[in-house]
Amino acid sequence: MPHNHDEALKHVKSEMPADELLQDLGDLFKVFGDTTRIKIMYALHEDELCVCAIAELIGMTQSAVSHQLKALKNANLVASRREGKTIYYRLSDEHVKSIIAQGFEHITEN
Amino acid sequence: MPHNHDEALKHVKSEMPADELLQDLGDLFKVFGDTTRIKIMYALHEDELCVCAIAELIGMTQSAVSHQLKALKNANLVASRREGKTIYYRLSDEHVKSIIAQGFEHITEN
DNA sequence: ATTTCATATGAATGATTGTTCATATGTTCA
DNA sequence: TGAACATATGAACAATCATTCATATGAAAT
Repeated sequence: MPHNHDEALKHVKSEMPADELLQDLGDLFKVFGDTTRIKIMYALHEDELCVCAIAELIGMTQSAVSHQLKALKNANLVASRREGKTIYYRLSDEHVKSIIAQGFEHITEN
Repeated sequence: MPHNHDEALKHVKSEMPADELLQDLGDLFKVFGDTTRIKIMYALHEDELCVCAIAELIGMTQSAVSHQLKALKNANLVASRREGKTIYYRLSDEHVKSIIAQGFEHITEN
């Protein structure tokens, strides 16, 4: 007969967050899981930039950048403000920076 | 004529990490960007567990869990040790916990 | 040795996703 | 009002990826 893990799981089970929350967490990290979006976030690390500046910096089309900015905005990772024809994007909070910083540490330490 | 962002980009450009590093960073977060793997990491948050215990806990097949554990191991997010037939997995370092914690904060604060 | 249990792995499939292209929206200026 | 610029968006296509199924490896026990 297969072995039993009721004991081992009893505690862990009670500490598991709700499925919906774990799903949201996965969805959040999915947004970080793309080089283009990482580049965009890095570009906004110090200061806001307009869409076409971002596009020029990372060497992608305006359309591609715009699509990705939308994904970042949906995840509340960037915010924007309009100034005439131009729209400036910035990081929306400090979590972005600390998540990236932790990831950076991880890959540079191994 | 389109507007110019040489000034705005001059500083940012010099601060951008190498492309390869940004790629690695995206690849790392890609591993976090899946509910099954998030569940696995959460399950290992406090203590090591064997593969079949994880499978039972999160309600997935042994095969699926094994595949995902491999992805986690490739990214150095989990480590394993063998004890007879059983293989126990654990989180490999503190970055895992802090990255998840930061993500958690982000989604619960908005 | 062979059976049983624990885990790993390869191939296949269905679903998700990033980019491109064409075009739409919104703003300014003449 | 119309032209030019900045950005957004929808559809389509290619590529990536998670799960399943079947099977392989590895270890213990009888």
